[in-house]
Amino acid sequence: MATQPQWPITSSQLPLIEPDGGERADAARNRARILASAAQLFGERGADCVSMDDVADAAGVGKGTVFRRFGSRAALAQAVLSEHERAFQEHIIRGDPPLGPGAAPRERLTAFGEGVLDQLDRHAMLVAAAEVGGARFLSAPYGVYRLHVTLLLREADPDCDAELLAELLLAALGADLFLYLRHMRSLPLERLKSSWRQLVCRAIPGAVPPASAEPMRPGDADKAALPAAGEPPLAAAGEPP
Amino acid sequence: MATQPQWPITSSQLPLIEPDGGERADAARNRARILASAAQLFGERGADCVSMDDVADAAGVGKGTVFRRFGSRAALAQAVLSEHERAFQEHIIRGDPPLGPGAAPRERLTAFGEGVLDQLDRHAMLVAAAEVGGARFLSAPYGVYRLHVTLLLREADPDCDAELLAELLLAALGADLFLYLRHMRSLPLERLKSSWRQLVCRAIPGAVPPASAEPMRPGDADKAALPAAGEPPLAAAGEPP
DNA sequence: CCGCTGAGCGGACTTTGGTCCGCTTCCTAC
DNA sequence: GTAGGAAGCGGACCAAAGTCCGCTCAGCGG
Repeated sequence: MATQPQWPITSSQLPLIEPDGGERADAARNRARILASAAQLFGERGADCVSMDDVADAAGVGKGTVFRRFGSRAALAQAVLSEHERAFQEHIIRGDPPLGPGAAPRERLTAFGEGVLDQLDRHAMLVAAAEVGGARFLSAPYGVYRLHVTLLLREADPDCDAELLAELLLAALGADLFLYLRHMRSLPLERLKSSWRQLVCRAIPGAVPPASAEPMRPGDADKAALPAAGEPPLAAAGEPP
Repeated sequence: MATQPQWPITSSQLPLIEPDGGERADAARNRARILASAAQLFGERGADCVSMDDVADAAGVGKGTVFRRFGSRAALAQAVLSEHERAFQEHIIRGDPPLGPGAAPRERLTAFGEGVLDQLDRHAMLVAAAEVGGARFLSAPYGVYRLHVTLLLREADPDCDAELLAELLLAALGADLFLYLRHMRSLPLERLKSSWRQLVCRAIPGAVPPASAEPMRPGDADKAALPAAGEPPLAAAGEPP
């Protein structure tokens, strides 16, 4: 809190967690130990009851080592999450239709959001720790999400400002909001998913209405082609022409 | 970071800033001094180059006093902002049409978002300081926004999940996202407003297409009267009968 | 005017994220 | 095998948010 008053992120920009091929043996060993200890501690105590000193002690290294390897608490949390993250991205890019390629943009976007919400339901506190300040927007996962959503939006409506619309929609999937709605307001996950579906239905100007003049109303859109809106996030679906 | 792993907000829930009628004279004086010093320091140095000690020193009181009066850094920031906030809320509730009552829900929502973006453009760093952790969702201003947007959405479409849709839309007006887009990505304010307009146009099912079979929904009765979607944020508009 | 008392004060203290720098250890070149 | 150098280590150190507790004094009752 003594640097330039620009953007509230103090530590090194984008610490990135890339394995870094030419890494000394002891360094690699320490990285692994830290990661393992962090994952365990976060898992058993909850992310915000674990200090960086705890992690360092558990890993049997100095605190300096933790910070040299990961740069910040947020980056460490990201690293711990990266395993799940990788799997999710794999689904998005190469998975089966509703989530992966093959389905219509609207269905893909719906499934994407539900997938993110599922992940949040499991790791929300950790994700929140990874997104503190503005770290979210600089993270690798967010970059992937941004691109994915942008492309879907552009595909659905080439005339819209897809880049920005993507950011605005992604804001609805932030960990802080999720934590608040899910834990403080105690809303069921299904209701959050449902509201995401509603938002997506509005954001993507529904499929062509069969033969009527109805210019699409949110609730009843996606039905024609797809059965429900997104109950089975991993079920395959046909692709509209 | 040593309390229960519930919801990442450590300090007293909702410190609230109510003047508290039965307040001792010296206490009131100190509150005012702290507020004035904080406003000045935040203004001239930028919110995140000002520590609580700085504020305490500038106000000529002990740090303990600052925390007893305001509870947390976030709450102090909220208090400093409350002046602007009050004015804005006044506009929303009793102001002229596009922002205030009288216009159609979609236009009001558009104007509302643009108003928030204008405020962010002036005080984004302070707002970000006021919204750290999950503080945003517990703040009084957010409560007002939530209610306002919920009512507008419900009016426009009684069948939607207005409460949640409101939260999702408000996420797009968060200070962190704004700071990122505006300062790190250097996007012009006007583009952010424009994308908000797009989002709102999608969120609130458009006006009646001129002469088609739209089954007529309560929300869009007044559309015919109002022209575009929301280009003129502060221009007065006629009130539908 | 005086004395009482609890609201209020303030600064020392704790915690924690993050930095720094002198020492250690791994790797390579010979 | 060995020497040199740099990558890496770790813990002392720093800054800042937030807590605590003994002292003070504003305001009231007499």
